[in-house]
Amino acid sequence: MRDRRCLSPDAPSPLPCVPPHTQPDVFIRPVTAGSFSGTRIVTMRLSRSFLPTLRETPSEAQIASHRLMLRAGLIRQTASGIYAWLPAGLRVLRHIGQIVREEQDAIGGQEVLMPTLQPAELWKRSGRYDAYGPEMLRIRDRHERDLLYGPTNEEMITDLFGQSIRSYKELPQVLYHIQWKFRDEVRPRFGVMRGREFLMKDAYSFDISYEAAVDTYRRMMLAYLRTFQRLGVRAVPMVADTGPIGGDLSHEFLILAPTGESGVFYDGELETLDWLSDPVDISDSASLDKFFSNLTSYYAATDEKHEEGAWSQVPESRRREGRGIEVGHIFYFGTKYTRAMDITVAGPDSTPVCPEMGSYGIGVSRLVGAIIEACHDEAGIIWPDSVAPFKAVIINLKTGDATCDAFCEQLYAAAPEQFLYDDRTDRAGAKFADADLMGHPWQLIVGPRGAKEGKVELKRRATGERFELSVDEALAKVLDR
RNA sequence: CGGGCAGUAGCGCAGUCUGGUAGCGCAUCAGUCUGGGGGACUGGGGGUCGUGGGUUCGAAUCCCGCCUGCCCGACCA
Repeated sequence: MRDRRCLSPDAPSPLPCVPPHTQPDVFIRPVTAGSFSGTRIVTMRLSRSFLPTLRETPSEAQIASHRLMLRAGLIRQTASGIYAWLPAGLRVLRHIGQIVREEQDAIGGQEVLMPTLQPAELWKRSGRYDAYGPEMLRIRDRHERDLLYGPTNEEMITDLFGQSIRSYKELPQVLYHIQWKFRDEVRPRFGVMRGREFLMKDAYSFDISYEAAVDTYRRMMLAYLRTFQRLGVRAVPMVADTGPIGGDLSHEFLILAPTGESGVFYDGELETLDWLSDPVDISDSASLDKFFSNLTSYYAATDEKHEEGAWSQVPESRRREGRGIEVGHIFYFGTKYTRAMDITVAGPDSTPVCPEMGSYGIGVSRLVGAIIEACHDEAGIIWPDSVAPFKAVIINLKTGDATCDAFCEQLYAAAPEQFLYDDRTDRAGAKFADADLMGHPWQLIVGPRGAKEGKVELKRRATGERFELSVDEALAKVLDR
């Protein structure tokens, strides 16, 4: 009770409170199955949960993903381009974050967490404080110190790196974090796809030479391909503008969707490649080179980099043309920041060397919208299994019926953390409509007739297939995926 | 930042032109009947009409300012 400064959100605080978004996204809290005596277990029973679905579309939402995210109770808008994430939406965000994390770790990435607020001084050192423009949200604290809400973290990570790394022997380093960013977009739109505040994974690499940086870049390329495949979407890497550096070391990853902001042209073969079972030895340069050469032999470019000559070489039946949503961007930029900020390590001959850097972003919150753009129908969202907020919804068609209730409880107890239990007393139609809207991969439908015979009806959201199964069979099918 | 549109109940909207007791559908609450694709009936609750000023006996409605949001374009993960 002595110091409640940061415990009472409304009280004027003598010290600035920690912005809520600097709290790490890393905790997935296991919910205990038991309950305290006398209290009710509140987990994901729909009758007790905060998953407010909307029957009608709020007038501000135009495109499918924005409409569906509001209707399915994933988000609520707080201000233009700024959203609160509700329980179901937050689960998706975490599932995406977790897959991203695993694939970054798999190529030797180390997770850190840098703050959202940064001192202006850091950006003055790189020269970007003046260069960045009005997209940067500038803040002044009570001591009249200039701060900014970070739109990206190159300066900060470079400074952090320079403080501790002294020798080429400590390279390479790949550091990443998943953190909220802010860019004061002139015109936020499309819900979370073009928000001002957004959750992003950004990774930064440090290498001793150009050759080593290229290997790192290629490893990251592979990690991205695997990440997007695991997320259940096809994000195609396209040659992107490299700016003043030149070379072929910048790629944007785009998900094909009619509402995309860029025009895209690519070889359809790219959609058939399987990166999860392709054995690439990421510790071997030659192996990485083979992988990269193979990948880049297929044509893929946004309209900005499109070349009719090369495009005409792609067999006509394989040409894919449309619009794409950018969900990732990888970039090699050499010594731009290490040089500007005078960060060096000792090289093999003991002379100081500015490390070669790259940065690699994935728009985590944007992906939620982008995935929905790619995965929905008239009735609602169709979540890929890997990111769905819940593996399945248990639909009790007759809440209050002893047999149905007991049956549903039995199902729910099998995986209370992965299931949503619709125990509301609403009519079947309303429950079906909400289930389709929220897009759970599976629906476990329990009605009086089936329950008596020990059968549950399993519906696959994506295909509409239905199966009459025993409890064990149904659980095996749902949980094995 | 230019151009356009809009703020009335939780959501979707009517009412504004022509000033006169603030409405409809859905949602919500109580009850009855229902019970496999947003069911029916009865009865309730909920709005200082974005905001500040002005005109008027009287303003959601007319006039002026401001704020907020959306759409189209130029710019970005």
